[in-house]
Amino acid sequence: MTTRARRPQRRNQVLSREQIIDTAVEMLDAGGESALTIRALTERLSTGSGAIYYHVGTRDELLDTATETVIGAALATRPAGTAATPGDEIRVVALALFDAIAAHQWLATRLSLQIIRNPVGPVTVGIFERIGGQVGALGVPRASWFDAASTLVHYILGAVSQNARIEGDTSGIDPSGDRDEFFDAASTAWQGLDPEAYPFMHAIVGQMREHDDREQFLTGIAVILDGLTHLC
Amino acid sequence: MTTRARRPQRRNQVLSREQIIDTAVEMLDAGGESALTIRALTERLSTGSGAIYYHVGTRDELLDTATETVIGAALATRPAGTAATPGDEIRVVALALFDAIAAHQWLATRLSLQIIRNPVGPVTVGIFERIGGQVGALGVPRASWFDAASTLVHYILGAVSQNARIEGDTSGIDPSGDRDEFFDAASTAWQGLDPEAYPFMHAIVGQMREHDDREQFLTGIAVILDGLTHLC
DNA sequence: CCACATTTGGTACAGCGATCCAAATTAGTG
DNA sequence: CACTAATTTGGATCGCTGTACCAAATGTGG
Repeated sequence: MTTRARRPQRRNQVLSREQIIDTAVEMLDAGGESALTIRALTERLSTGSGAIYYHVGTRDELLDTATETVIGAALATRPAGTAATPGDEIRVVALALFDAIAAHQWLATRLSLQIIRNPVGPVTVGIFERIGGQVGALGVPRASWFDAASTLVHYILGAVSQNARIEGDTSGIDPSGDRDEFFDAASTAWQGLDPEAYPFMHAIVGQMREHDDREQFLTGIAVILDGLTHLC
Repeated sequence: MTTRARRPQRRNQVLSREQIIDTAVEMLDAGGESALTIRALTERLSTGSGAIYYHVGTRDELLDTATETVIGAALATRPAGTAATPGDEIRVVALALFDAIAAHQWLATRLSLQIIRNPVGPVTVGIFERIGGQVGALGVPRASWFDAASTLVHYILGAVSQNARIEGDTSGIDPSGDRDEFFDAASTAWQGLDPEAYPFMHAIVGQMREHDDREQFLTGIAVILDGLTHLC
């Protein structure tokens, strides 16, 4: 119907899959999952949607690929120095995952999706292999390897996801504030709760204000590693 | 412009907030998060979008409300019998959450979102209060209450989210199959992995096939409860 | 130079959440 | 009972989305 005006010249440098993924990650980091639209992506890359779909498929596949890229990089982290205990290995990977989600908050929900939907994908398998590979050296008997690995993975991914912060507006609480302000606001709000109905929250509101996320995360890992040594 | 033909008579039974939420939960259970569209909801309730927005606000708020409803019900679960140890209390709530997510898989991602975005909401606070309220009776010293509660909550929510199954198509693996088929397919796929690169996955593929989700979940809780007793 | 496969930019379409508003209903007041 | 104000409803509309599709532009091998 419409007379196609065939004007625009091609880009001189061909579009690559990596380039698209990197740009997608940047946009996700900057504005959360809702900021990654195909249209915004095509505009940013000065191309059309056809090229995107040709290289990376649908938006959902692009999100999966972005997740794989970031998680894969985190999983490649190794302890510095020469002699690392299995505990060291686990702590290093766990912290790498922690930092990855801190840097890319959109991972919190995407990671769950990926693990639920694709237990054979590189993300699920990679995490499991990397963490589980240490439990033998920890002294866990072979029959309990799967249980031990599951416990660690569940805790690590749970903690890491729940520590992601502020995608969107945190409904009511100070929006774009940074980490300390966030915890201040949260603990203040906790203090406002009915002490009769929420005695525990009142008991810990002070610790909430002073605590350090990473230290608390490592404490949890220490608790589990300790508990694992008693696995029959 | 268009001459508004004002024909249709009113519904005899007024629309209620609960009715909308219940219907929303049904639709979410049946088809996952993507199945809950405002349009489908209005059609199912034979109403218009105005009524929905009047009663429950935006789609996002409706999802939050649905989450609160389901989680709130799960948190109300109490141990049967008279004398329950703190360990019993924790196991009962944990299993209630486990079953809630098994029955409503869409919760897996929604729960993360809610905890991240709204640390003052009834979901976050409710879970924390319910679980944390037990750690004192467990013998954990007061100074470690927050750490202990965090560890438990992180593990429980992590495990529970990662055990949700099959929203959508599980990419490649048998789609609408039930639980056993799912694990069979997954473990078979794991077996196909390169044994050099994934020695751990090969070592546990047998346990994977035979394991029981709920038992494994409880094993993890036992490990943590054990570890918590050694918290300084 | 040509034929063919690859890669691109852009259009079109169906569907979405949300806003808005006039009409329909109910509740309140005298 | 009548009349008004507040509540509640259904639907039209808007701007935006993902993506299927296509013709043109580019690269490639003979």
